[in-house]
Amino acid sequence: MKQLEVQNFNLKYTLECGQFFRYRFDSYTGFYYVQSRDKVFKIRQTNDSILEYKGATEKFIIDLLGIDFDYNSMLKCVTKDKHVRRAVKEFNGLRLMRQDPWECSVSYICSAASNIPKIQLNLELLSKNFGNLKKFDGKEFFTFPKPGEIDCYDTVRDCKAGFRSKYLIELNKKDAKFFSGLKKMKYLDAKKELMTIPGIGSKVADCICLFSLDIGEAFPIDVWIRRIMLELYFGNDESVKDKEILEFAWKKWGKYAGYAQEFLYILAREK
DNA sequence: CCGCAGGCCCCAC
DNA sequence: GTGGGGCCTGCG
Repeated sequence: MKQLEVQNFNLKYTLECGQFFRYRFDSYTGFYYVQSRDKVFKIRQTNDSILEYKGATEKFIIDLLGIDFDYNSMLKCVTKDKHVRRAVKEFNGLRLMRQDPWECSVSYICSAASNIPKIQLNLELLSKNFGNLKKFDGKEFFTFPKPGEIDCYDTVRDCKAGFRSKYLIELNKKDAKFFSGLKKMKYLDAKKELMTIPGIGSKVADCICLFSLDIGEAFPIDVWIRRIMLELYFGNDESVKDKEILEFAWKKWGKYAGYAQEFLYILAREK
């Protein structure tokens, strides 16, 4: 077992806030089994500053969990707002992860009109059907398929993807180059490019930008965020358009809008 | 007067 | 959530 010292990091908030789906918690040992790409490792937080892990390199974990992100600069910006400050007080240590863009795109296409347990099921079934068996710590896991490998419509249907199946088949036609290319693009270019794919609209594109492309100004607006933004900043005026909310967020939080979004999101969800 | 871009609503998927 | 059809508006 290896150890890693951290500050301003909370494993539970980071894994369970809704940005990421491929983890299972073992309540007996307190370990989370985390999967990304073809990797699987286990990790737990023993106190505020210590992570114990096995199965991956320190570098991989630091990158995936966003541990090397300059958290204090972000906090300095977003806590100027009293509502975000309140959320930070309660959920300090929540980090944005750096997921694989392809895997993240599959996840968020599955997220349309769905819920977390269902998305987790979809991803597990896709891995089981198109990925490879991988044993770790005496348990069975399946690696995530690569672009091009989710290539059978009927099988995708069997993964309970429903009407999203045809979108996944279309997404699967993009190659690894496409996804690495996205990482080099500016926010609006990446978002526009993503939105050419069927099944990816404004919200899903922003999720992919924020959770896998290191684009901090992305601000995904779902019903929860819309509701709390209207309540906190627009006097509950239902006529306000999402575009207006977006511009407000960019003006207020700039490149940290995505972090502000995450904090407001958990605030909205806990009510 | 007509044709089309753009916004909005609605509902199947 | 997204896409696409229907419908209305504004402008050339």
